[in-house]
Amino acid sequence: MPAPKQSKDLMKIGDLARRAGVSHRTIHYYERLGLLRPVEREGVGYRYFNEEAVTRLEKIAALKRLGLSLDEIASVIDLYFEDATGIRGKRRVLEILRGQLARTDQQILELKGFRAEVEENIARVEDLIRKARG
Amino acid sequence: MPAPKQSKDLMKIGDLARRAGVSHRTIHYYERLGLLRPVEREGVGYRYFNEEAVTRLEKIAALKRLGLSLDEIASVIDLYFEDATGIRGKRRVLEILRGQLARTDQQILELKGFRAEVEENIARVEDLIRKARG
DNA sequence: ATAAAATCTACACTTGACGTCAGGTTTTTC
DNA sequence: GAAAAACCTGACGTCAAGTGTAGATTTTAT
Repeated sequence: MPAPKQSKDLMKIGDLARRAGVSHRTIHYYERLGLLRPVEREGVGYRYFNEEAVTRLEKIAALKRLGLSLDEIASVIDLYFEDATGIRGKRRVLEILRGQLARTDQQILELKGFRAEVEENIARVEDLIRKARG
Repeated sequence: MPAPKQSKDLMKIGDLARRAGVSHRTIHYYERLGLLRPVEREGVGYRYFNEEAVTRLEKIAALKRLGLSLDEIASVIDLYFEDATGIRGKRRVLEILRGQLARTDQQILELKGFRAEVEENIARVEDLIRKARG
């Protein structure tokens, strides 16, 4: 009788799904895309995840809200969890991060422009209402 | 011999597509979703558009970049081109615009948070490189 | 020890936002 | 007036990001 596997703080897919607020099917899907992998799979069996998987899924959700595709996320997600080893890897990481920074700044700019437009429209409609009423 | 129809500054779908930088199929699709309609269709025939269609398509593209779905766009696009008539319509318009404003502010906030994180990561990696080199 | 719950793989289906293709009509150009 | 170009509709294809379902196995609870 070999010792049971989920030694310390490992959880199965159902718990991870609940904690991260996604379906277990989504987790399977993300695994296939290389976004996430179980810390181990005993035999031909169940996936076991650690705490990192939860924050990883949260990070994925955050990046999605910023408009990155799952493929793009796959290409950067490890930066948040692995220290790049080797100077070459680090330079590559830096490149990617700088690209992300530039895109983010661009997005912020666009949003600010849009915000101004929306405010203008609000003012215009408020004015119309005031005139119709007064 | 009835007078030809495209009297003044009307254009056909091909010209509109070129000017707005989308395909004609996209225009058909948008029409089906109620995002856009030709100013007229003579007989069983061609669609004719006016200048407004160009700016309308540009506005649609801008809203898409902000992450709105075509359905959501359909529900607000008219605000940019029709002056709401009747106080009830205007109040509704105001509601929608205020919702958009709030969402935009939220997005800007998130982006700023994200930006800060990216900068931290850049600093971290730069530090690693410096240490590895020095 | 057995039933219920959780998980596994694999394949099919869905939705949004188009693109492609086929077959037919209309306009434009030579 | 005939060929070429533009346009029409409708059906099907595609890609991303999942969701659903079936049938089998494993784990957990009683």
